[in-house]
Amino acid sequence: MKNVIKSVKGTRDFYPDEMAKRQWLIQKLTEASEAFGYQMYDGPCLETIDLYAAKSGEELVKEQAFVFNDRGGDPITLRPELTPTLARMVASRQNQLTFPLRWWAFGPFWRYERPQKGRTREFFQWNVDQIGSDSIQADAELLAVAATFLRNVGLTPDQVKLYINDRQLMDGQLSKIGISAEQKPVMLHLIDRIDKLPADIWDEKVLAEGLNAEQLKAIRELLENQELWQDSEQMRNLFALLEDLGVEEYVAYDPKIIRGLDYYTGTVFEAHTVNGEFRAILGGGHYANLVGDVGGNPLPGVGFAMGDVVIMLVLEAYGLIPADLVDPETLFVTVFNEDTLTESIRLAGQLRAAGFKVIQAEPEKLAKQFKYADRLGLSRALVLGPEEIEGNTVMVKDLHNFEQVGIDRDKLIEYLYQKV
RNA sequence: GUGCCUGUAGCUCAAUGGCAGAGUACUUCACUGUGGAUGAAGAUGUUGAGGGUUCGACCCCCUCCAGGCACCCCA
Repeated sequence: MKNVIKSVKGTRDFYPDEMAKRQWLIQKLTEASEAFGYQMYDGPCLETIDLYAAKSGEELVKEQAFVFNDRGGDPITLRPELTPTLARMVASRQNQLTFPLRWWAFGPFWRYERPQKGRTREFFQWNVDQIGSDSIQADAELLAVAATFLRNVGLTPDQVKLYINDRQLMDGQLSKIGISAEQKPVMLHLIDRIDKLPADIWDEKVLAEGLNAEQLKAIRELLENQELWQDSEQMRNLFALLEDLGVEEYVAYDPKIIRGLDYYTGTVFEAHTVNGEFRAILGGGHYANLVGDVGGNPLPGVGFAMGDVVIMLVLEAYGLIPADLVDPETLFVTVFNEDTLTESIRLAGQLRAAGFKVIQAEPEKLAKQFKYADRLGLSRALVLGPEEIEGNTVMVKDLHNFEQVGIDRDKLIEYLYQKV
């Protein structure tokens, strides 16, 4: 590969086959969103840095956002996440909107990170939020949207699950163990990372925070307790609702789920493969105050985000992405030779007028034309040679079983409709 | 941003410091009215880029670029 200009690090080209996969993904998440009455929205990809500056101290913005000066010298940010944009949009029409809002979005985001598997610098993200309701029912509904999506793409409950926890529950449990308010943020962060660190290292870090051996033991027991949710009325209600919603197979309690983002205040959840092979597929939770930072009145909500990269890796691994490059129902009209080209082009036109998708071949060896159609994954090819023209018929060939039949020209469209 | 690993034909990978190869895919033909097989022939590379050491570098050294693993962070 000589002197081909390179693409930007961490970006991806979407050739037609990848683009078809992206379109398929969009279709699936659109269906899941709309099944619960969520409305699509979007904001700009460019934002002022001020929008994110409100959330000061967050690495996501300070370290990982693309920031540049526009030609007027003003700092511009390529959005690294949608939540601040959503907050601004809600705040600026807070008195006109009908709450609770059920909104969803899909679009590109950028983060200046070290690319690796499942993580790129430019990615697409599905965002779903319900804003203005503080009930546990809203949390359950968001989980059901996510579960519905997982089910619709063909992932089974033994392949992926939504792992759920409650920050308030954990907060109370940490208090019981005697962990101070000052120690809690660090401890929550450590709990979030427990599966990433070797056991002895993790213990060291916990003790370094001033906890004694007894407290360490208590925390480890806490994190092994899969029934901890029974201690929380909220969690009990949530799991009951999830059962009512018919998604109980896709959810599980996990006391180790914390989430990195500080603004989550209640339910938090992440989707993972059950075998733990990939990064988190999606993540979200309940927040108490979405719009306060951008000048609105406090509004609670619950939402989640799913990146396109990991979910596609997972779907690829489980063989769930349809492979068709071109709609297999697209018809392929061959050309016998230069003399019959006109007839073929006219036939193709008539078929398009009747609502079919039609690819028109060029005059070359029929073998090459069939090979081309086969490689595009098409189902049917039409042959219009001298014999067919003479007899006013068209040969319809099934590209999967190699069978072909001659059909009268005036019955052709009806025949093709029946076969679809 | 930190540490480590990798980079050879479209793809998967070979090649003790000594003429860059195989499989597969591709093109053409056997098959001038038919694509999944078979056989024959053909084409394909600045060995990621640039520098250095050497008589000689895919191989050793340096820098950069890209990808991957772990951290950080997170979708």
